[in-house]
Amino acid sequence: MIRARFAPSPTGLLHIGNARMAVFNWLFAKRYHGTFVLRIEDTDVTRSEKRYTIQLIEDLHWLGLNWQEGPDVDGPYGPYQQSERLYLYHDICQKFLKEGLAYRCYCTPAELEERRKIAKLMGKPPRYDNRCRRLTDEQKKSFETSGLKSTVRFKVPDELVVFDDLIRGTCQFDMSLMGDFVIMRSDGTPSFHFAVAVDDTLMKITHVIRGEDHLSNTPCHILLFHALKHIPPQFAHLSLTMGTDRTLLSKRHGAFSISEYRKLGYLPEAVLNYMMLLGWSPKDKKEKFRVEDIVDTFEITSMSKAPAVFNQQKLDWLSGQYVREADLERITSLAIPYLQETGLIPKDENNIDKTRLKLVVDAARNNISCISQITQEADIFFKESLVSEKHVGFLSSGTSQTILLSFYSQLQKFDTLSPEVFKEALATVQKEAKIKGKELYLPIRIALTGREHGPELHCVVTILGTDTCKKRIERFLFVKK
RNA sequence: GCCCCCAUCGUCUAGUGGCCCAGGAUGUCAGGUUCUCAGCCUGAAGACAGGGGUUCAAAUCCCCUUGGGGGUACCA
Repeated sequence: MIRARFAPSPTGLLHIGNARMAVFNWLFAKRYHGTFVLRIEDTDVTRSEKRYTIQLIEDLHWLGLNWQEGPDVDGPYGPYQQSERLYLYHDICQKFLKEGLAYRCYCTPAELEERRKIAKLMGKPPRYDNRCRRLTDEQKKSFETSGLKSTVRFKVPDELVVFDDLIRGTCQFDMSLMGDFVIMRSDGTPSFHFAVAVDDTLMKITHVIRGEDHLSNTPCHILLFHALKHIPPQFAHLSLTMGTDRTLLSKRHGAFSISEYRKLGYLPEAVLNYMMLLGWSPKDKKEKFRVEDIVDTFEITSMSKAPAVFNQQKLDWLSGQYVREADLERITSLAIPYLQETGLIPKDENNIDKTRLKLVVDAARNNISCISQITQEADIFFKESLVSEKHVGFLSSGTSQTILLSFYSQLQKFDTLSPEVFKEALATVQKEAKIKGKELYLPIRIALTGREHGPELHCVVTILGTDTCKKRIERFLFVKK
């Protein structure tokens, strides 16, 4: 039985990079009908915040991920929050100490920092020199009585650690190059390495899928697994996601948090789809796909080893595809809050003309990539359009006036408009004015919407209706410069 | 500095020794859609980082160089 996990630390908002790790763990578990575990790594007390945990769970759910074990659903190997597992780490640490696998280190952070600096200056590796390994009983006693707090360090053996990575193949590290690392901080909380190894052991994790940034940590974890007398899980280190400047994706690259995308009205399935496209591609080369379409063929071993640059344009394209294909009812109800917020439609849902709204949304969705953009696209249907001075000038020209007049007189003939009626009317205008193409459409578009771009004119006209069209055209009849 | 990982169009990628003077997607550009468009259709330009090997044959295997990323913490 396969058990994968996503183990974020709640020190900030979940962004595309981390979320992608969650997605592939989830996908992998799903693929093999295994268990997906969510574990919150909140041992860094100063940086971890409860609200981030709450947000994280919400964001993951929004994306459509679900887990069988986690802090919110519990499970047989809980608790699933490291801050609640402190006693476990403590017990195991004591065991390590007793077995001589670890030892107390009394060096202060300041001392360590100083030594690192000096080592660096001398061109030597800035690693810990293991000095507290060889403390005499006397020295230990004197440190203890002086009240100096200690950390616990793991004795790193001088050996070659070799392991097979599902993505990168055989990897090996010479541990003689590494200093003894801290497993327990002086405040009694476990270090990341220790907590990870303990939890993955206790939670019976079979596959650790995580970022490449953990690749060089892996030998440390393997050593700990050995010390815990546990066979290490399989590892798969995914390449990282970067910004356009080829540095690790972070907040300063823009709105990359999942909740930000949700706020902007991206559809979760689009964001999910895009994340899966980073570092992986389906066999059939169809880039737009649902999870159900690809789970059965997903192979983690075929994932890209090279880091991928996050491309907002491609996300927007994909998202636009989803917006256009999605159920109109759904898109409409998603659009309502945005339209209300900008005051385009009433706050009271009962006062909204849903039938008309659906037409508006359907017309506007062609030109947007996320729902929040609907307000810029749809405002022409709800409020009197402002026409710029430049456009007024354009509308007052001879040809514009001819068209507007002709179109206006056509409007008099119809009580209700439809795309067909509009096309017919326009054909007449064209014949009368002997003008076609851009010169024909643009004056009408600008007079009606105040813009050069927008949804198809026949949609605009049909939705606005005869009266509104007439009123809006009237504003520009007989306008002189 | 030391250690590790990586390297195909601007970007995401296909490619696992001959189907490749490299395929798709996005983006860009051009044309079409009796208007516009971030929509739809058609088309164009656009890449195997460089140098050595191995082989009848290399984007694909090996080595070096270069470039990028990560690690080297009482962060995760």
